[in-house]
Amino acid sequence: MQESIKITYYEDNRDLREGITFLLQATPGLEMLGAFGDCSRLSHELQTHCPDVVLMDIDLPGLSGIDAVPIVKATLPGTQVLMLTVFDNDEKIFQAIRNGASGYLLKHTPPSEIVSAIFDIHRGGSPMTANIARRVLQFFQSQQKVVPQPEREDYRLSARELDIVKGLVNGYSYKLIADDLHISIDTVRSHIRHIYDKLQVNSKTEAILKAMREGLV
Amino acid sequence: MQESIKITYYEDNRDLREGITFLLQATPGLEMLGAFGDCSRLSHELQTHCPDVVLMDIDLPGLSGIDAVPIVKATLPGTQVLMLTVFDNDEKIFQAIRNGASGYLLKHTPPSEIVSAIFDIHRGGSPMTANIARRVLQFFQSQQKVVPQPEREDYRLSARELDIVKGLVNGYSYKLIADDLHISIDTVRSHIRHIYDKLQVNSKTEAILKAMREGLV
DNA sequence: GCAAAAATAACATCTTCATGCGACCCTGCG
DNA sequence: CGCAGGGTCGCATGAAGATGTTATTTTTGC
Repeated sequence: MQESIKITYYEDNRDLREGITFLLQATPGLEMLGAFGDCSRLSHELQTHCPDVVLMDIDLPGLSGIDAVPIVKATLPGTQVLMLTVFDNDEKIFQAIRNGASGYLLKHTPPSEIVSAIFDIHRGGSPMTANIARRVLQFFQSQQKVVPQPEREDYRLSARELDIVKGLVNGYSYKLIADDLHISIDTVRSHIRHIYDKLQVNSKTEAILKAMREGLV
Repeated sequence: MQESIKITYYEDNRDLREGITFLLQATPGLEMLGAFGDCSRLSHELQTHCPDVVLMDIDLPGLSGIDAVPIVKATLPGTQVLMLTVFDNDEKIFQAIRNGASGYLLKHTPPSEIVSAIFDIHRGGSPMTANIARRVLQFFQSQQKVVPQPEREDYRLSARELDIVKGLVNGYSYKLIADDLHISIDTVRSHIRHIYDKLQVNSKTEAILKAMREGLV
């Protein structure tokens, strides 16, 4: 059989802390190594206990739970952090995730689900309250939409013209582009004309901006 | 009491389709409106049935389930799409989510969980297989890291200099910037000099590229 | 294989940009 | 008060870019 999942827990509310601790201690397969009211000795506790999973509240005195996450991940990269908090605003959620949390539960989650979430996170899952999961996906969607949205046209630039555009976007002068591609500066000029025609612009700057915005490079 | 959740289902494997259909039909609170082997009549079926939840396989003949998602969301924006598929590669997952799917289950998910996922997604949750959830979060983390990473320096550009930079990034010529800001072209030149000094560049192009990359605008 | 498109190149001319130098006004600060 | 820094402006010169015209050689599509 496999070892118990080792857990430490950070929560400033004493009643809640003791309640959850009691619950987890009573659960086979879980091993509660310590529960603390703040993160003042976080590093030390991490090194002493080497927990598999850290339960983390957000609103802690001193170092907040969100700021504690990167410390956990830096000290013990394999340790999973499960946020357990009352905050369900986007900012807190996303910041915790950015910082490396692998799960996010609200405190009203029933005890049985907290227990299964710990097993889940240890198995490689990412337990989240229903609402949280939805908001993460929505953020995901909104992030991604901006990129493929501008139905980018096909300006039918030739391969060589694209080389030139790349040079422009690198900030090169005509001379540098010419040297780079081993062609004469007049050839560069010639390509540039065609590019301007195709992109419907009439200056280097506009061409660069358009190329960048349309993702031609 | 509230109404049953109306469901349509797209899955090309007949046995699986009929199995799931049977399961869902037998579940109180769920109402199976139709199960189809492909999306050839998707729009019509959406308008006819107005489902609350659409279960969608990915590997369908003709239109793929991933491409079907945006159609569902465009036709019935309030309808939730739950992917139910064997594919667990990042590309497919992220594309489905980008397209608007609100949940993603692998086919090996036990039937009871599929049922609870449907209730979950209808309540505003986002049911995901453990692994999928983790990968979404990881993608989230990796995405976010790139943005605040380039510790952008403070180039101490004055307000006026920033106006000029904005003009440059808009693709304006000196003359246009001058007109825009109601100053002389020589003043623009003068500002440009200072900007070049501060940004450590020596051409319009470099200044624009640097300003864009460093997020000065 | 021929016509169209792409790639190469030259030369001229005008515009825009880069840069050096100097100047004046105003505001905040020691 | 005087001085630094920001904002304004002018002039001059050389470099870089934009544009018109023309032309040769390859590549490519039908």
